[in-house]
Amino acid sequence: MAPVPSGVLGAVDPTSDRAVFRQIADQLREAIDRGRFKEGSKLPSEAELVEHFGVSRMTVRNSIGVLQSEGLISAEHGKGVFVRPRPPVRRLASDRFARRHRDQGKSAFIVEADAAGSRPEVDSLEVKEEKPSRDISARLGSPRKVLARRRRYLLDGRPVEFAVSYLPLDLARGTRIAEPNPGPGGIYARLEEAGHRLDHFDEEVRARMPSPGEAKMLRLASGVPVIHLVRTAYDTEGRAVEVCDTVMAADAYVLAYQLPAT
Amino acid sequence: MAPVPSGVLGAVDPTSDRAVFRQIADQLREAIDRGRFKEGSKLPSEAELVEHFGVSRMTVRNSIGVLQSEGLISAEHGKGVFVRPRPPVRRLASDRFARRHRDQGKSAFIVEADAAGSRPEVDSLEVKEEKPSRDISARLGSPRKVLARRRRYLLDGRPVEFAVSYLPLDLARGTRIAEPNPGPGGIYARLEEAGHRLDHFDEEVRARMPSPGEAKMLRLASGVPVIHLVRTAYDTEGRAVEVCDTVMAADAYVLAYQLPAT
DNA sequence: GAGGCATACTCGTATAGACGAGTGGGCAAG
DNA sequence: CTTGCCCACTCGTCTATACGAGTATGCCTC
Repeated sequence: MAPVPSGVLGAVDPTSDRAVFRQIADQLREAIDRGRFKEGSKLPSEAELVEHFGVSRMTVRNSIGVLQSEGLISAEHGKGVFVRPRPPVRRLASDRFARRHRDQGKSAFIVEADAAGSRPEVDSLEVKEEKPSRDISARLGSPRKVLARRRRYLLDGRPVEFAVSYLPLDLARGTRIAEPNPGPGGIYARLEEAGHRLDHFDEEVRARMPSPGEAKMLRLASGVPVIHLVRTAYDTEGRAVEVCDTVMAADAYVLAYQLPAT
Repeated sequence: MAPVPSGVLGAVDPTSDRAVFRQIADQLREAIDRGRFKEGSKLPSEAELVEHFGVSRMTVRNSIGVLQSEGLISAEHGKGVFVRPRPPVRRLASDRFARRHRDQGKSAFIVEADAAGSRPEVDSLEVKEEKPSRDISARLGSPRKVLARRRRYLLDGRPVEFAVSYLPLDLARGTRIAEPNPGPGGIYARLEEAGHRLDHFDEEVRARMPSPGEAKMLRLASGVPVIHLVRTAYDTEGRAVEVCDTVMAADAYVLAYQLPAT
């Protein structure tokens, strides 16, 4: 068994006020912050840490759990514990739905990812009519049924976002919006073609820990929150024509907005 | 020892593929979701769950740890484990910095909280000159020194937000901006009085788990992420006149933005 | 050389036991 | 009645042990 690299980790004080597993977590955290353990590199194994600190394995695992829930490290069964690499971040600009970006043949996600040098994918495509939840219904002006478009976005094979668009059925039925591929410019282009000129979008941003289902769908390591974004699109007559409910891996995104000072 | 309320929790299958502690976590999660355990109410104690499921205490604690890191429950030493109440949420509208909101004598935070029926407080006031970090420096156009204004916001005694404003020293020195209380309308009003008419703000929004320091400062339960918001204020000449770096308890906020469709 | 297997190392799950420390209620002494 | 103590109950920390399961490596066989 390889020893812990000397000088990187010190000793613990069992008589200290601070719990031993917290002291170990502190030392590992500091070593990571200082770059003693680099991004993506392997930490000493549990057995090595047990040896080094002279504590039981559960104590070591406890300290590892602390850092996992902080999102600093992630354990991989059979391989080891690694410093979590910071994934490339996708920046969402506040003008991303501007009309001038809708001319292209490809969706905004694809265009943007290509430009950033990432390999984009979209899967889990499902388009179906359903009864809206109370919340969605209220946002859309209480339609009896809605068209729901579900899809998952991936970058370089990693799922980063899961989104569901809801549209009142009378706007969507019989148009390309009700088909898996809505065509160039996406559903917003189709809505405008149908005479629903878009006026503005309202976005609500929340952050929270993922449900187990969300964690699975986005393959999230523990300690990674999600950004929950609900966007409502309004046409020039003030009618809500679409609600998009999106859950994003928080470590893959930064949202950018511009606010007026007037 | 009180038994677990009958019918709420079933049994576990030790031969199942799914780990026992996950099965227990699943059952507790479902019971909470279904409202069998209400917000703020006490879950069965560890000892009771040990008895009910016929497993060891560490297994029960493990399952409790799962739900804690999901933000669903929080344990209180000596009292029990409780369903985490969802605190009242503060909504930040995208027009919150509009000029018309700066007429009042009180700060936006105070006015808003009063209107919502909460008791607002501001503490940790610190105003001092310092050398900017590389990031802040870049955003402000590389000033040698900046004025930093630190403060923490509380609602009904609960800390919800910690913010630091940075301003180039030449804009702030010798004005009320350099004093703890910048006067009615806040520092933006003072900047405009000094001839720096504000044009717009850029906001960057991220979500992540808190550092230990942040968790302490905001008294965050485990499983509560933070929203990290960096706002840059620009005057009509395009100069960055302030950067505000804010860390918010994610369970206390929802951010609202309006995006143009043009 | 290629394939497959054994093995060592990794983390995951679970048990049993012990003591510490925070909380709150009840009881006894004043 | 009030005060203060004790105790029961709660979660927190830690040890020691065992076995399971995923991964990688190297050797052995073909």
